[in-house]
Amino acid sequence: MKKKITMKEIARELDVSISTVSKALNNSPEISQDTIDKVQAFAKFYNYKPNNIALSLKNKKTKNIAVIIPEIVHHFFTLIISGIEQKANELGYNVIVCLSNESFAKEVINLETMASGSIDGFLLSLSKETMAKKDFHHLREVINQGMPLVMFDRVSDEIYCDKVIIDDARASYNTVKHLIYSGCQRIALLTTPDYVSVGKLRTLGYKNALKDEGIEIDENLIVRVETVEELDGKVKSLFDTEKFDAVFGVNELYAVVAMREAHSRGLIIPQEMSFVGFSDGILSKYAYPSLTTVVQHGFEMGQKAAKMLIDRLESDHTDDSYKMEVIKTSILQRESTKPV
Amino acid sequence: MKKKITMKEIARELDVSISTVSKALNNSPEISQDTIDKVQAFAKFYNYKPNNIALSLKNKKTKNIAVIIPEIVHHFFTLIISGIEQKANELGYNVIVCLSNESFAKEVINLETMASGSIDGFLLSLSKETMAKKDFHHLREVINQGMPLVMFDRVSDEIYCDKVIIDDARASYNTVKHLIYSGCQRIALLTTPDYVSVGKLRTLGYKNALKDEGIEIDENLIVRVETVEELDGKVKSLFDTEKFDAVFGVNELYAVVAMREAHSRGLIIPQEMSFVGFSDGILSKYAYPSLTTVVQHGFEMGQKAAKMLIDRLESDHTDDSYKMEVIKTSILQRESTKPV
DNA sequence: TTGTAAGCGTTATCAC
DNA sequence: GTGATAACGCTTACAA
Repeated sequence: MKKKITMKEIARELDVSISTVSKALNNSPEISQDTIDKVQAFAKFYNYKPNNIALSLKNKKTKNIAVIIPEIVHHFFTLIISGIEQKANELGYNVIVCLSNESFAKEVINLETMASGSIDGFLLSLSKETMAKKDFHHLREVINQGMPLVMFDRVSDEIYCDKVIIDDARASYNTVKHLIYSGCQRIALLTTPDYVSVGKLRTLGYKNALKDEGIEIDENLIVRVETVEELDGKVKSLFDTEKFDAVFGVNELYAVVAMREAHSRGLIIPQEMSFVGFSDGILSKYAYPSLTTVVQHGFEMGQKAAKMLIDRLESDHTDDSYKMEVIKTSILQRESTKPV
Repeated sequence: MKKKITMKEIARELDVSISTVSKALNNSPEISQDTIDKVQAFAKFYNYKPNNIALSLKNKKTKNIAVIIPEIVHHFFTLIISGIEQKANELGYNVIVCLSNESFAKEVINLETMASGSIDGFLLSLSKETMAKKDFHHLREVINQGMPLVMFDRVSDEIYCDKVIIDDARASYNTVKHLIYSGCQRIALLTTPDYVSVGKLRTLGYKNALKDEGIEIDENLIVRVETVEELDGKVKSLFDTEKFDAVFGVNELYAVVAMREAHSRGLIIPQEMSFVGFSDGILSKYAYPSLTTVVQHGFEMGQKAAKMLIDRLESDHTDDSYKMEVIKTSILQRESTKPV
């Protein structure tokens, strides 16, 4: 078992000083070619690798960034992480993933432990609990310490920082119009409580589209689902009590569950009822019939967010204006809706 | 913007030495209660947090562990990560997630960059390419450096280290028997090429079950799928050319895609054809009809693996015997198979 | 061309 | 009870 070797050892073995070794390894012009060769050969032979921790301490930068997300068992977040990872690696950074599990407390802990030197900056999507509480002191704190923060997807206006979002209201608006143009008139909405920023915006887009098309908004058709546990029940009671010809879910799960319910009630899709979901994931793709969805381009979102953070990390002048990037969405027409 | 404060600053402000501050913060009995109170109050007020990097350098341990997985956009891996994260956090460790994207080269790079001080140990599931190449020098190298490695799910006999696996052969064996007892006779298998260890074992279990039940193995019913791209085509041609009454997929995607094909050919499920998949994810749960699957308990696998690694990190005596933990699977009977 | 020394933030040893 | 000093592994003025 050959332990990791340090500059100190190289110096001792080669009978030169540590700084000579350091310079030689960095090809400093100060050092003679002879010494450089000797040192580098030795280093290579013993598979010398500089110690990242020591470098971090010296340089006051770790080349690590932290991503704090509410949940990882979620296709959209998983795509975002892939995007972040890809871009960060490309730019020489490692990614530390932290899960808040939708908990405010865990989000705070994650932020605090990471902020103590482990990373250079944060990428964060708010937990539900944090959004409900509207308590953002932990975010302000890291920002005040001079640590860059980029928020994505689930963001807050109350925090002044770089952001990457989906244009949820518009995406939703377009989707509902799409349904209307395909011949639907009574469109049910399966959404989240309003404290979830994206749910709120998608609800807004839904309402605006109806308004603009002169369709009256029927609050009975708007179902707010808090947790997956209550999803089935709420969907069933919607089918029991209301009449409608389309369902728009603010995520793919909601739409797919509604579609199953329709299926089991013998409805023909999309002729008798259409379905659209948000966030194109495997569920949508492999549902039967396959689900028309709003594609959110999570991978791109991750890339953009990572790029934004790293740009800020590597620009020296502290720019105090913040950027907000909006990722375009698109509708992927599949089998669950009628062609327009 | 109040920058992070260090012990040095506290010492200067309070007019004591740095070592006094250090001891006071650690409640050393050497220090007078007075000083302790003073220092701690000051530290609290300025929100002092010890710098992790400095601690890592000093203690030669980072309290970070790296997980290297082939893909994150995959429910099973995502569950494993959640389990790892939960357990690691509980035991005071952070998790750095690295994606190999099924590439040998990226796996090597991940290992190398992480091994240079950033982490205390590895959790790894092999990339497909690595399994195909059977080149494990990078793993041997980190092990030789004295860095603990725990492999999970996609493991190799050639590497001597702790492992956590599913008993794939047995799980598969049981599943096929389950199908047979439910009345199926000709069971098609959708599997991976043999270099994917889990695919190979599941194929083995399938064959053994048939043998033990006196059913002849028909190689035409065994379809090996390398990538998702070729999945659809291979499934279609299976349906075109063979007769069978059940499909067993070595993952949920394979099973669901086959089920869709059956659906679109008007087959009645499960009366005319049964379906079972491996790895219970959202696809299985929300498929129509819902898919009977082998539950792999990824979360537990993650927890076990993390626990194993951290146990090794924190035990002083270098135990040179390695543990292999097998996670039990179970069959979750849903709508896609007939009751036994 | 090479070496010395200080410093990054912390802890541990040893003196005072 | 308190403080100097060395050490972790590395870089970088500054000296020699």
